[in-house]
Parts: sequence; C-alpha cells; structure tokens
Amino acid sequence: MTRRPAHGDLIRTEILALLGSAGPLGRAEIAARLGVGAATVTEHTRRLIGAGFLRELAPHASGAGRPRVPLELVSDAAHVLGIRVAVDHLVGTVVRLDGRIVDEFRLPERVAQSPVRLLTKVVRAEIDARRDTTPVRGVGVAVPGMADPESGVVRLSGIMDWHGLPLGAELARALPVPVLVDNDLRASTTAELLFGMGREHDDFLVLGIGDGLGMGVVLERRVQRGADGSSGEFGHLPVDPEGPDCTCGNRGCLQTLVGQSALLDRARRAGVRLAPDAGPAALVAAAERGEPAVLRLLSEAGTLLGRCVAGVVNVLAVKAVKVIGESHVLWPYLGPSFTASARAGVIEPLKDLSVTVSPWRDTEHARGAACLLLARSGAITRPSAR
Amino acid sequence: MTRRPAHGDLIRTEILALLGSAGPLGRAEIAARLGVGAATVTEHTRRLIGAGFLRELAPHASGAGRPRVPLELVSDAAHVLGIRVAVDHLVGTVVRLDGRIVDEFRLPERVAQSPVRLLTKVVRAEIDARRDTTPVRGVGVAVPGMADPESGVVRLSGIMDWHGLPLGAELARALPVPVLVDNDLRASTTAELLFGMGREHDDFLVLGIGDGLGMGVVLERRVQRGADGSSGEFGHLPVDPEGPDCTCGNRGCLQTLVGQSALLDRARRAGVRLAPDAGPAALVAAAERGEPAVLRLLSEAGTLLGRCVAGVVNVLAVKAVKVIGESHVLWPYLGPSFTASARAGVIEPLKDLSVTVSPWRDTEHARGAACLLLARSGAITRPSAR
DNA sequence: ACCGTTTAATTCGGGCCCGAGTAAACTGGG
DNA sequence: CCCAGTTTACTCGGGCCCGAATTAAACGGT
Repeated sequence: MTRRPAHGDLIRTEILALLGSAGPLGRAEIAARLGVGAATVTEHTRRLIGAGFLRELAPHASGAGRPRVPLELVSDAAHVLGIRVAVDHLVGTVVRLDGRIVDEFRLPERVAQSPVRLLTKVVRAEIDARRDTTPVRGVGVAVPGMADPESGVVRLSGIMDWHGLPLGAELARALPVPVLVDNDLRASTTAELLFGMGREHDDFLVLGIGDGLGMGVVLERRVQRGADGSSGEFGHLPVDPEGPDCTCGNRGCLQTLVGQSALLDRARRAGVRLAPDAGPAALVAAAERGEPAVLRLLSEAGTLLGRCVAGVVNVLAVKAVKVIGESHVLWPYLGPSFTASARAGVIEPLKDLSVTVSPWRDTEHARGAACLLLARSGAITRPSAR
Repeated sequence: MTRRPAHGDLIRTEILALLGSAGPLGRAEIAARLGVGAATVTEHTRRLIGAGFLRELAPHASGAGRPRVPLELVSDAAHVLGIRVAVDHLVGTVVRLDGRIVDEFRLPERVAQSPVRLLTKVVRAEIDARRDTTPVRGVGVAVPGMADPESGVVRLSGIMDWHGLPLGAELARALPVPVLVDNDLRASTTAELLFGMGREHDDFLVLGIGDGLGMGVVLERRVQRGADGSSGEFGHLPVDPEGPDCTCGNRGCLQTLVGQSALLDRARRAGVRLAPDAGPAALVAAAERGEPAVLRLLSEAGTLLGRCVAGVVNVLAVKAVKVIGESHVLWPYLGPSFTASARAGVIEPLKDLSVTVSPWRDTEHARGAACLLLARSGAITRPSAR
C-alpha cells in the first residue's frame, strides 16, 4: 500500500490561480471562493508573500468593517517551462504563475532515440537564455503514452518506442531544476484543474480526441493516475467485438472507430477523396463542402463517442466534460450528436452534464506540462529544490 | 467547492481491521503493512488503547533487538449496527470492530411508507436489547438508490419511492447514537475496502449484480461518491441504442440486457419455462439442467458485462474487480465468459486484472452499512458523539 | 469623542501525517 | 560483564488543514 498526500500542496497553487484569473482579492474572499479555512489562507499567503509570489495592496474599505487587504499576484515572480514531446517535434512553453504563457517555441527535434540528451540540451538552452530575466524554476515534460508521474518513468509509449524509460530521474540528474514527467493528456487535465474546469467543478472529465483517445479524470480535485499512471486509456474501450483490429492487439476498440486515422479511413472507404497524408483539416474541408458521407460519418462518430462518455459519467457521476485535442476542429460536426447522445445516455440527476470545447492548440499540452510544476507549488516555492 | 478530509480517520480503522484479520502484531509491523509512518502508528495505537479497543500483550522477543509489543484487538470493545433496507424487508447485523458479524436478523418490515418511524423503532429495540452487554455505538443504514453519505439524504430511490428524504438527519435526531446513511453497494464497497479487497489493493471496483447493476469505485483507498453521492450507476451504461426501454427513461441500458429480470425475460422468450415469480435460482436450475438457451444467454451476458467492465477498467486503471450481489449465484455460468471478455478488452498493463467472487448473502449489505461506521472510527472512538 | 457593529485577519489549539533523531530493550561476542 | 549491533517504540519538530476565539480596523450613530 502506498499513500499519496491529500491535496498535495495544491492549495497554494489554487490561490495563485485564483488571483491570476480573478484579480486581487482579500484573504477572506480567497477562503470563501476556494472553500478553505481562513486560517489556512493566512498561513499560505504569508509564505507566498515571503516567496515574492504575492504582494499586498493598499487596504480598501468597502462599507463597514475592517478594510480588506487585497493580494495581488506577482505573475512574473517565477516561470516554469513545459515541454510537450511528440514524435516529430517538441513544443515548449514558458508559463507564469497564473498559468499564462509568456513564451512558446516549437522545435523539429525527434527525440525518440536519445530523449535524455536532446531534452537536456533544449531545456538547458532555454534556462540559460532566461537566466538574466525571470529564471525558470522547474520543468514539466508531457509525453504521449503511459507515464507514472510519481516516479517519472515512462512505462510504455508505443509511438516513441519507449519501455520503462526513467526519464524523470535522468533529466533531474542532468538539470539544475526540479523535473516532473507525466502523460500529455493528464498534464492538460492538470492545467484544466488549475485554470480551467477546476474553477467551477471539483469533478470532471477531459476527453482528448486525436489519433488516440484519452480521458483525464478529476475526482474531488485530484487528477487520477491509476495503477502505475496508466489510467485514461479511453481509446481502448472495447466497443465492437467484430470491429477492426487495434494496435493494442484487441478488436473494435473505440479508437478504431472514431480515432483520427479511423475517421480518415472510413471517409475514404465511403468514397471521399482525401490526400494520403490528410489530417483532420481535410475532413473539416469535406464536411464544409457538405459531403453527405462525411457529415454522416462524423455525426455517427459523435454519437458513439457521446454514448461511451455517458457510460463513464454514469459510473463516476461527474457533471462536466471538457473536450480537447488535435481533432477538436471536427467538433462542429461531432459536437451536436455527441452532446445529444451523451445527455441521452446519462441518468436523470446528471442530465445537465456540461460539455465544453474551447480553441485548442498543441501548445496546450506543453502548457499542461508546465502546470505539473505549478500544481506542486512546493517544488517551486522553496528557494532551491535541488 | 467543497473539500473532503483526506483519508478521513480511516487509518485507525485500518489498524483495527488489520489486527482483526492478521492477529496481534507489533507497532512496527503495523506501520509496514499499512504503509504508514511509525510515529502515526504510535499515536493512533495510544488512543485506541485508551479507548479500550486494543490491548498490549506481553513483549515477545524474536531474535535480536528490542522485543516487539504485540497489540491485540479487543474485538468486542464496541459493536455497531448495520441495517440494509430492501423493499419488503430489513436485514440487520451487529458487527464487531474487526468486521465480523456477531448477530444478524431479518424483519419483514416494509419501510417505504414511514421509514423514519419504523427504522427508529427497530434500531431502538436493538440498542435496548444490547444495553447490558456490549453497547451499540452507532448505526449505518444502506439504502437502494442514490444516497449522499455526506448529508444523509436519499436523493432518489425509485424502488422505495423516496425523493430527497433526509433520512440521516431525522434518524440522528431520534436516536442516541451516530447514524450514517449510504447507498447499499457503496456500503458493501466500504466493507471491501476495510476487510476485503482493500487488504491487497488500493484501487478496485465492486460490481454489484442483482436486479440493478451497480459499480463501487475505490481509488487511492477512497470510496468514490460522485456528485451528490450518485456515482456507480453502472446498470444505466448505454449499450444498445435500439435496446429495450429502461425504467430510467433511456433505451438499451446495460441492465435491460443483463439485469436479473432482463435475464429472466430473455430466458422466457427463448422458450424456457419459468415460474412468474422466478428468481435467479430458477435460472441456475435451468442452467444446471443444461438448457442450451439459458447457457448461451448467460454466457453472452457475461461477455457483455465483461466488456463494459473492461471499459471502466481501462479508464481508471484498476487492477481488481470484486463481484457481489444477489445474482452471484449465476456466476458459474456468467463468470467464464465475463472474465475472458474483461481480460480481452483491457489494455496490456492491466491484463492481469483479478476478478474475485465470493459467497454472498444479502446480510453483506447490512454488514457494509455497519462498516460505514467503522470507516469513520472517529464516530465511535469518541466517548459520545451525540 | 466614544460606543457598539461589522467585517477582516490573526492566533491558538487541535487533528492528522511524516521523517529524523533518540531512547529502550533485547541479542551475541569478547 | 559490558559493549556493539539490532530492532522496536517514542519524541520532537514540521507540514498541512480546520474551527473557535481573539485582535484589528473600519463604520455609523449618539
């Protein structure tokens, strides 16, 4: 049996996130909004002020009573670096304490072969370049595949051909700042918890639609990782025992029906002309042209996806789902049937399930990676964790 | 936003549970087995000894080093009462600290009409009867339907025709001991966490098969409740959009295909002669006679059930499933196909999914109800919570 | 100017968990 | 017989959270 600290030191970060999005607030207001005791806020803000992350503004009297002392986020007091690893490139973001991106870059590195060497090089360069301005306090790495955030080991990443790679430990040895590694979707889920859905919901799902399908699960404000960090394999939900073969060895996994390449294949088979290297944009184009086969295909895919999500929603009783990922561009065509079928498949008290999609770029995963650090503010609050 | 205490005071109970099942152990051994700090064990055992729940045995030297002081559970130091509410009867159990049942009873009361009055009467009688022996320290009530354990409100129980019934609060007012109310499957899930699967696993599912299908979810040693305690509605997983109408208003819910009455219906339609009031036992009899239609039906049901469970397993990455409920008698016929299809539908790292079924009686839900109290040992440790 | 009222923030004690250091109580060897 | 090694248990300080009581700083009215 292993136990994980309760909220981690999430609350300190939530204070930062709240002030980042809502502007300066008094301590009492912070306590109320976060559902946390006043004493807790006093204690945490004391430290955050000490660390230079917060600043007291002039007391502001409003009506009767002792005037509140608004606290303002010193957004640039610390920066963290987030790297998203993809097969053929890296995306990097430098993120402020309030989760906002101050800088981003994209490198055509293929790191599969020697990840530690290349990532070290990239991160070192970035840290050095920022030494004189706001220094980088930590690095988060988001990888495709199963990664255990606790140990920093990438258990299995088919696409990168990594098996049990101790990425976190090796990077930590080579770098002067703390390093956290996690699955890319969970990284973005963490970002959602801090700066997105988490502002309204304690429990929610994050559906990642791309070539694979992933599901981030947040329950009681905790990002669930499952055994060895292997949770969230929504794409391998067994749907149709007679379905197409899947890379995982089974048949009829959800992603063999509604994954990105599955949709392209099925469109082709339905007679739609698509370039061999076509991506979701080509499907969008076809849909915009009004090709009935594509419209039907996407609508059906949305329905199936919605039904599967409804199943998870019923079991976990969450009230909100956020959709992200490369294929979000298809949402105008997937969305209506998705939402309808998800709502239909859900039990009565959950009928008001909220489904949210917002513009998404793949920098988001990199930002998520940075948020892994922010979610453990302890890692960056302490002067030097190294 | 609302926050729930981390483990609750689960650890004190886990110490009791451990000593109950493993016999007397030294403090160091307890700490190691529970994955908890030695200091924590010292502190908790001090209190438990103070409360009379534990007793120090004579130090026992084994090899070098300071001899360990084994701690023994004083099993009968406290009893708790668990009541399972069913449509046409009540099941009650009196449970010791180690989770063992010391007494049980069954009453043909139909409490749907005036639950508070009847339950108060029954519980009062039981408490009074036990006043002179080991007193009852608390009462747990397991109800069918959605119940919020936090507030003690039964949100919705179709079968009892309850809507927003504040059962916990009203019983607490009428009774001299703490009262906890929860959904019946979650109650049994709590029992599993303390005394069953929880001994080996931090994360697991409990599949309840009966007329309805339920799913208890334990992640990181926490029983998940979802929004308003409405989690676990596995039976309403949308499976077949063309399927039979379900009581929930949707079509093709899982339980319209493999629920108890669904199986009976389908057997009848396949030409099997069954009494109008037949239960799962009749299906077992038919299967034992070797009726091919029934065998096929049950095998198919197992396959479907396994596939749905595999989906949940993939998303949450749990490594174990326990099966309980009225229909467990069908397991010899459901089980093989269930296990096969569950394993088949699960991603590689979870292939070693353990599926456990053990003899089950409906007293188990009543025991689960009692375990709700044990899981909050604070409720019974303190001299009088009232 | 001074009093209650109101709201904000802090302190205090408590619960809960941990790790590091320390004390306790044994073993066997010199 | 005492010492070094070993294992157990406890103490202490710390992190983290809370609720209740307390202090702080405004207000309005007299």
